[in-house]
Amino acid sequence: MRFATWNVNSVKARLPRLVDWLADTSPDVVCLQETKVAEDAFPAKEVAELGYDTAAYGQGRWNGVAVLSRIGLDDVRRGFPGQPGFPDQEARAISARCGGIRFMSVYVPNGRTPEDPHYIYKLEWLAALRTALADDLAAGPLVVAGDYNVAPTDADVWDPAVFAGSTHVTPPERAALAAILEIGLHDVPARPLKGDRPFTYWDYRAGMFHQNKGMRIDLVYASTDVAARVTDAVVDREARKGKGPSDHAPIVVDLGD
DNA sequence: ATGACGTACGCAGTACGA
Repeated sequence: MRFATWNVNSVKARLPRLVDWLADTSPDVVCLQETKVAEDAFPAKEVAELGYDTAAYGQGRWNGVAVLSRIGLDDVRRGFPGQPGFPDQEARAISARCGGIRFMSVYVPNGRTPEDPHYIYKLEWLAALRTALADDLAAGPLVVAGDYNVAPTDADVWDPAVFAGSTHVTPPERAALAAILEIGLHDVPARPLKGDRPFTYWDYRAGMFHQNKGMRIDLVYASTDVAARVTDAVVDREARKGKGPSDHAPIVVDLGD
């Protein structure tokens, strides 16, 4: 089985690239984030032509997540029990069972700045996610993939000095990720196709991608049984190249039997 | 550098992102 996660930064704007990427990469399951469309506006017909069923959760202009699968898709859940809002619940998590594994696509709140109420929301959101995932883990194989908006270590940003005092690197955010792993999930490390670190995000501005000034903020967390099946995991930086890319690259994971 | 670039909304300029 091959699965992937990708923050597409608008599925409408990225549709031509998404379709080409699906055809070239041929994943069985895909977790998408920042689709930025309501559920009924998701291009489900276009991906169905490539054999994918869609489960989408959207609210229009902001956020939006989806799971695509060509190996079956059932028991769809939009959001998770106890998911905090800001103040209303946002479309930041969706899960479905595909090929015997529950896949959750997550788009963790950004946090904006450590002084902003959105930062507290981010921490509360991650704590509530941990609680919900403990129940999901007890129910069977689990993959939680997406844009966590946290760089787990200083090595996961191109220059820690640049991010001092910013969100994405603070100890409470990193502790929230560690707490999620403590319930029995495993960080699936992806290898970079170029450079020494598996960055998944590069700002559009100032030639950051060209200079490989990136961040590792998109992550794949997997239950023990799934993690043991991983044969390869890569950051597909090719998808970040060229005209009209997302600012995030996909992570592609291969599982053996 | 209150910057850059890109997206949505909507038709100018604002909000947001990490």
